[in-house]
Amino acid sequence: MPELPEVEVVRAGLEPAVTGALITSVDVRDARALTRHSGTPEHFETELTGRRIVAAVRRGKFLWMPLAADAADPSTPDEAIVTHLGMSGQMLLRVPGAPPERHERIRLEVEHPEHGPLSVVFADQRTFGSLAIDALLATPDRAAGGRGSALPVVPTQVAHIGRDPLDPAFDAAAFRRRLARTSSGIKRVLLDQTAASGIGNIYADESLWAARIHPETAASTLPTRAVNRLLAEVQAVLEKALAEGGTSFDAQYVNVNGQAGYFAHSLNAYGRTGQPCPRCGRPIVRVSFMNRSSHFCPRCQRVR
DNA sequence: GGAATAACCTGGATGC
DNA sequence: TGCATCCAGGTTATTC
Repeated sequence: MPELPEVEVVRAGLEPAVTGALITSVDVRDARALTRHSGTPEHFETELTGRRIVAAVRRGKFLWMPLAADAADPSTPDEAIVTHLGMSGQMLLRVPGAPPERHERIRLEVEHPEHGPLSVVFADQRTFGSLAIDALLATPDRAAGGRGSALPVVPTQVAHIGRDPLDPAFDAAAFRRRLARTSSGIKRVLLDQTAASGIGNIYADESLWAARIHPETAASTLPTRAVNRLLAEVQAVLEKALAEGGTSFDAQYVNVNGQAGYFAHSLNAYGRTGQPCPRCGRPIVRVSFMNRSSHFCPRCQRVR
């Protein structure tokens, strides 16, 4: 499932292909891919045609492509195409005229000043992902909105999302304060994108395993040392997954060229129910949690 | 206002 | 072989 590393791989793949590109046409093939867009599919198509993309930016699991207010001046974006991949969304780069992808929802035809014409395809099996045109707002801390652009702006739909742990402007002290005042289990807080973004079920399980913390430990009971260890493990897990191209279990996550990542081979807890813990040998257990699953080692990760 | 839960959705896996 | 059911999970609206 696309979490921070997977979305970052997609962003990095899109960046050289779309930065500076002019959108020449838009084809919305399935309106369900516009659930975050306030207008009609026709509005989406006509509003984007003729606009110039100035960057590919990411915060957490959100990806956006800022659009120049004036096609001749890329320094002043006022809106962006906001993308969330949901559970199965893909952003693919194809040559113009390429046959439709399975589950293709939206196709943008762009003209890049150096690379020429290109198709940017949004495909999504489970239709939890979506695209939208959204206004850009100034960031409250005046830091860059996300990775991929130095501009201190963020789409309105992303403004409520906290910075991710790999963001240079991530406020670790604020994250510690957030944990200190909530009685919820630590995994629930990790999945709350307003506390810290980019962490989903896979990397929450992996980070908690690495930090030896039980997922249901009340966040407020964690000592500062444990929170610092957890943050360090979150960052390490995300960095390692990013270096390995993300986690792919099936065809649900691929990069812009349709290739899978390798981090699934490095998982220690997630999806390893019944297999020995790599640290102590005790079988990894799976429990139901928030309509999904938690995987942990009952010996290494004990409830405090 | 904080916390917990349900709903949305599709296709592969599993069981009968 | 075919059908029914379960399961995966990110976000958000709703409920408590």
